[in-house]
Amino acid sequence: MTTPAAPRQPRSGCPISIALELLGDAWSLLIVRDLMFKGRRTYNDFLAGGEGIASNVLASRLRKLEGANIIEKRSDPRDARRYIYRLSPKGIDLAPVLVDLVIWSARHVQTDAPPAVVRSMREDRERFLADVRRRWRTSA
Amino acid sequence: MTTPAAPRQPRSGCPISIALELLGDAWSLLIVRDLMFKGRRTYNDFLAGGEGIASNVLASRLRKLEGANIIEKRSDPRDARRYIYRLSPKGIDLAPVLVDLVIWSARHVQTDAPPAVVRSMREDRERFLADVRRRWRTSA
DNA sequence: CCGGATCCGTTTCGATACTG
DNA sequence: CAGTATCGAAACGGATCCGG
Repeated sequence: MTTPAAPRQPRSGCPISIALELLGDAWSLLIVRDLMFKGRRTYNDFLAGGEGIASNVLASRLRKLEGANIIEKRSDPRDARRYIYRLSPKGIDLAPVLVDLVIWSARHVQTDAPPAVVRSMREDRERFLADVRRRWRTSA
Repeated sequence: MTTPAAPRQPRSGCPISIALELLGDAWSLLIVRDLMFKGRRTYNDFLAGGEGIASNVLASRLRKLEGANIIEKRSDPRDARRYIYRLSPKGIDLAPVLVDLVIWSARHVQTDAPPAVVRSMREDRERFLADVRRRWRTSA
């Protein structure tokens, strides 16, 4: 007799567990990175500039991130058929995580990250984060 | 006509992209967390204490993490049938990422993280990280 | 018991074609 | 431009089995 498909039990209240429920996949944090560091903000930006995400998967991740209030979507005032995605306050607060991920990668796997940027992240972390946040705030 | 299955193209050299190739799934960072913070270190520890990972998936993740030199495996000197997993230097260097994830979760989603611990992570981050590393080093 | 491997139904992914 | 629709391939989750 076959089991009637139990739909993945909910996770514990452990903070990391909950965070990974939102971000624990191959693409979500890449979209956040695109928004935070690469100046990408439209569907086609992500599609072309990401590392080859499929369009259906992209749409699904954007929905999920928006549903979790990590990103916000609104239509471009200058072009009605275009939407602009933007990090929410909750989304920009992921900056420390991404910065640490860059530092870790630079140390342990070879990357194409400019050493000067990585050094600035590591040696002047608070200032780097403040800059990220300021750029985000002023680009409203 | 059907496409003959192109096997997932490699990713760019962007550090976050590369990191997520190793860690961008629902379980890998949970195993790292178990090792770093929860004192779990055997297969059955993860199986029972994790949030319900299936045994085949767990075995697959452990292989992947070991292959990436993030964890190390050796047999328990006191019980020949048991293996002990441990974070490598590369693995313990993920501590900042996990700490930031905890801080982010505590701020933006409700968790069961003890507020005192979170405050210590946030307000005395360097010291907290040094403690994590020291505990890891001395528990060799 | 411990650390997996195997089998199998279900779900998700990836690639591409198509649409408003 | 911003997504759906479709479909085969791969991964997952659960249960069970197995060598030491």
